[in-house]
Amino acid sequence: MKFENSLGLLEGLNDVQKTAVLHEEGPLLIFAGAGSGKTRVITYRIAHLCRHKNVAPWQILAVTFTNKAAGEMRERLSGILGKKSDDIFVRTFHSLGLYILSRHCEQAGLKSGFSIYDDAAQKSLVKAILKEKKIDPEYISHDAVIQFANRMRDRFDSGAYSSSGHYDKELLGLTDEYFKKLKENNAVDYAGLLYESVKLLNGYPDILALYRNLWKYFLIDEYQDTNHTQYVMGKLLAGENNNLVVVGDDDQSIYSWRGADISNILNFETDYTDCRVLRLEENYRSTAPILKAASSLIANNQKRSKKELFTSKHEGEPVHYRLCGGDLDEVKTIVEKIQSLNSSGISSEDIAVLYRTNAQSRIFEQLFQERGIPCMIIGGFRFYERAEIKDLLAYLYVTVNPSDTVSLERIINVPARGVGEAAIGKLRKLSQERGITLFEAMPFAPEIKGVRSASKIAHLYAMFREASESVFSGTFPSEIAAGILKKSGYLDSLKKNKNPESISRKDNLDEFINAMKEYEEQTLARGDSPDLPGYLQSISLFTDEMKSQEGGPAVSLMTLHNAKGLEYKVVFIAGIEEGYLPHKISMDEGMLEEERRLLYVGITRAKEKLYLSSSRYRRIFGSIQPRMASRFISEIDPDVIEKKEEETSLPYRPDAGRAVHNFNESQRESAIAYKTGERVIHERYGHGTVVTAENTVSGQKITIEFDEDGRSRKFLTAYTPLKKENSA
DNA sequence: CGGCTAGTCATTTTT
DNA sequence: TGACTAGCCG
Repeated sequence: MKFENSLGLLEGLNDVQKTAVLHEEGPLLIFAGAGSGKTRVITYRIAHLCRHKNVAPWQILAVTFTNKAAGEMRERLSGILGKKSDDIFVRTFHSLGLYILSRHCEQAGLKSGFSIYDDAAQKSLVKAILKEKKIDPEYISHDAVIQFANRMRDRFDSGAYSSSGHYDKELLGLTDEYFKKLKENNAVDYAGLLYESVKLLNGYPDILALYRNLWKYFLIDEYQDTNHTQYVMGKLLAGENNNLVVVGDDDQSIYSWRGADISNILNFETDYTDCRVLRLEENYRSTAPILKAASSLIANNQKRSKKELFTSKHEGEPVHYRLCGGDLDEVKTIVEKIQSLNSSGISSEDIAVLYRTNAQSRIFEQLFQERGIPCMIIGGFRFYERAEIKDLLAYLYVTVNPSDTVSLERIINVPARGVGEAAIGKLRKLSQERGITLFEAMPFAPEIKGVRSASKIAHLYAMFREASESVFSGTFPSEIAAGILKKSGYLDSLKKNKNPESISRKDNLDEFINAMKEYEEQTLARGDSPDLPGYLQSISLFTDEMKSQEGGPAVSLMTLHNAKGLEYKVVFIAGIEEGYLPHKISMDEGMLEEERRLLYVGITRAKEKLYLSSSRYRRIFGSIQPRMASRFISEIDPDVIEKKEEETSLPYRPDAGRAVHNFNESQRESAIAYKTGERVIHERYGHGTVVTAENTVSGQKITIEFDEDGRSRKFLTAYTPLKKENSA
């Protein structure tokens, strides 16, 4: 990367790319097909502005959709510009919203240190409202309220709703209540980050002017996935000088369910009148067969601006398609293929497995683990979604934002301190009577009759008071967190339970505290002093994926949505069946095209080898169901695809329950088998006797009755520190 | 109030 | 299949 410094920026670019890089003033729309060197063009253009046009880095604002994309762009920029690139403002839309909101929070009706509610917090607040209002969840579900509240703000037109019917009226009332409660809690949810910040820019010309003067050059990536609120944000910030560059590809629009409006990109030309339009149509990523497969598939979409990607690469093996017997066969085939690719010299980090739904990742994870192939699940179960991390975060949120009742209610009885639903109810009632927050009501708990845990509540209150004072006195966030874990009794309660889960929870908390220390060091290195509110904001939108355990090269597993913007030498797409792709809820005319685009996105991630597959039978909700290959498979040009069909493997008779004999047979050989009646030693529980033993998909599952306490516990032998008594 | 059990219900996709 | 919940009992 270093030599990019000495090379001219235009070297090796095609004519369209050059034009895009050299574009200086005015609106520009770049239709950037998959693999057309989009990131390169974007970063080079920014570099060109900085180097040759005397634009200061801090005058440039670049907005992306995911943290990952933002991180990648920063990295590329620093590869070209070096340290200078640090000042370029590269953010996701949501973090841009947060940045603006936190700087003018009073005008937005928020106090500093406001909380950010993720989906789970949003859900629990809505649920609480429904319960309080005694709404039958059968009549109005919390999902309906959430959907409504989000859609409303995605469109930036809360006033435009006619509440004609009963249902709509009630829905509207509930969303209003939800917004009110958010304010009371001094909190913003994800949709609110966008909506409130745009409302702010819209309503305060002086604030808007501030940012217009700051950011003279504005770039939005993945423009096809912007919703209306984001569109308005772009329009406002671009201002009169209109130095707005948007990049996107209507064929890769896959977020309409989140309010994305494809017409933002399709109407850009008419919307920004003196706009220039460029089309990047040469693909540098994929081999010809892969590209042909992709274009033949997407050609079936009606609603799209016609374009055809081309490549100068002509060689390349065909796209492989395999119709497998059952889902386990499919996974096995893929894993074995990966092993053979590995031994032919292709590193795991160049390989990705893609699927439609998160739930599909599990069987892959299992088999990868069994075979000892390192893998990482991108976007699936995130570190910050773990219960213990969320608990600690809730403690920290209450510390800086005592109005945050959602967080307070989350941890008021975690660890268990005898504060049940009844006690909380009484406390809540008192807070309502006196017009104070739940937090402020805590010290009055001893005055309420029948609250036995009053002293504990008062004690917790004192702990929070002490913690918030230490925030002011400049105590480091990591110290505050460590103090809370200790004084709240959280650590003690984990230590009491010696099960493996508690140990891993403790480890996660340690890791979290370490990350805080890292943040503190970095902040200090920049010459700032770290504080808790700042820390919470910096991580609130950051969702780290689980790290590969070994740290070495690992196969990436992710949903098709998560794969956008990435590329791999080898790509597997699994479960291409009716019901998944298209997904069963997206079968109707309107949504079918988006499903097709989703597969298109997946296919175009592949550089050299592409393996598609589906299964004849699949276990869904525990029962085995027959499946059909996706219609999309037959839409791919037969000239570039090589199809193989497997026999239905016998174990998968429809409705045959759990008859997976041959699989278990192969397992039995690999694992150390324990027999019923056998004496064993467990690392933690000591001596015991095996009372049951059965073979499952994830290995041998045994029940041991322990001498020490006479209790029986169940284990998977593969994950248990266990040995036979006589082998010791 | 808290821990356990049995029964229910679920899976799009993400910031 | 397995995660979550309501409801029961200690």
